[in-house]
Amino acid sequence: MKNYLDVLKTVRLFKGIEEADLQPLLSCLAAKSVRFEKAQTVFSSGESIEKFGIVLSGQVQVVQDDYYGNRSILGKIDIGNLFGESFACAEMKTLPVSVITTTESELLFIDCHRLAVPCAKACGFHSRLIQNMLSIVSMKNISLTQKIEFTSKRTTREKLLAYLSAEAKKSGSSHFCIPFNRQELADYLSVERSAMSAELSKLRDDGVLKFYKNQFELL
Amino acid sequence: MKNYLDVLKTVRLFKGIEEADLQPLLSCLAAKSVRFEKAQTVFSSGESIEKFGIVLSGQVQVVQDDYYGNRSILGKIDIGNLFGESFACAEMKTLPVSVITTTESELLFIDCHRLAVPCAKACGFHSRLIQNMLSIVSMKNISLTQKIEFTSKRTTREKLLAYLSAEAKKSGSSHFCIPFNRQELADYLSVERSAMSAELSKLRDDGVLKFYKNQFELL
DNA sequence: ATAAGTCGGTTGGAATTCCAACGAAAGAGG
DNA sequence: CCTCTTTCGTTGGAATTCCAACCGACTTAT
Repeated sequence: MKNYLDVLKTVRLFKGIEEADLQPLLSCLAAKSVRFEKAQTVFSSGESIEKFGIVLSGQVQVVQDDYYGNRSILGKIDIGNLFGESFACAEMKTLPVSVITTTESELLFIDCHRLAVPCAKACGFHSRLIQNMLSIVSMKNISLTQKIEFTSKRTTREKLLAYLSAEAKKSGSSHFCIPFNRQELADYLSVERSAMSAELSKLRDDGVLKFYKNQFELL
Repeated sequence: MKNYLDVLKTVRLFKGIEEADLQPLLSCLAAKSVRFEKAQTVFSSGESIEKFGIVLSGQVQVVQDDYYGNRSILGKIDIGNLFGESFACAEMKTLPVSVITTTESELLFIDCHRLAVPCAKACGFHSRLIQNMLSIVSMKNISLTQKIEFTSKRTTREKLLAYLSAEAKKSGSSHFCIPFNRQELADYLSVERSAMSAELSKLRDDGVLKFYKNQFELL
């Protein structure tokens, strides 16, 4: 079995931890690696989880089935990323989503409580791990809140202006690039691509902004 | 100065901690209480914060100023609740929001790093505190994600069905109560109250659901 | 009892968005 | 050079939402 060191050192949860310390750390955390076939269920909605996962190879999907049984994909988790950490940390009694593999995958599981409780050997990584985990969940929190601020605006125009002015403010300049193409931006803001495109043109005609591809300038 | 014990024991961050242990815990965390006048700035956008706050008395607002200087209120934080914890835990370099008092307020500040790092006295509350903090941020995370799932639907009808079917699933029954009145539900789903009301009636006429006040039943 | 306020449903026209389709521009690959 | 693909702007009619206003049922205060 591979030890996936090359993957582990890119995982945000382990940021600031020396490569040589990773293996002892994992055994201290009682981390367990499990191989899954394609299209297997990793977590099933309704159950209660104490462990979260890290994708060492392959890919998993977080899916949700509604009241009528319609399944929708909430997200895809690629190599090096975490899944289920919010549910495990929040100590939910019943998981509202399922996690399934889309390909053959190697997944690493870590118990949430092991993170918080200092280990018997009093190893020095715990506070770093805790800070990393808090940071990961908090940053997700901030970006979700921001997205809601944009999408809760009433019109496409307002959503665009809210998003673009936030990007301008973040970059500290009226001239900035956005990390989306038009379709992705439309999906992010929950609007129609064509309607958004039209609105961008109108904003340009109104003298509110200029743009070329994904470069924008607020006037 | 009051010690606000009655408030502190209701704070989610301190859940599971004995009342008698609160004072030593706070000194261990180097928590500092500060009194603010009405309409004072607690955190200012652009700065970097390591501490988050707990409202012991009064109320604060989280506000955001956009590129054009328009201020919008992101939320009000009442007695016993936390503010700034996501930003402090995420170690943001520049705060995107400001926090201001709406009334004269007593605020308790706690350094985020003190939570993660075991104290010199090796007091036994840290792991509990850490779990509580992780739980608080994670639960916020989950509810934000869920709200986005609802609001990102295209039509009012779909938003309603997504929300209501989630409530039905959560309650484990086709008959359930919702914690909103019509206006609050409309605000939560980012739709017009009257349009939503009309759509609810249409759903009833279509035989999809029944409702009386805030009691609903999916058919 | 009356008045005032709140809450929720209804309605109609204005405004906006959705949808499908098309065309132009740019890039990839043969 | 040509073809295929992707991206993005445009357009027009259908569908939906927004907005303001109104009404009835209930509750609360005077």
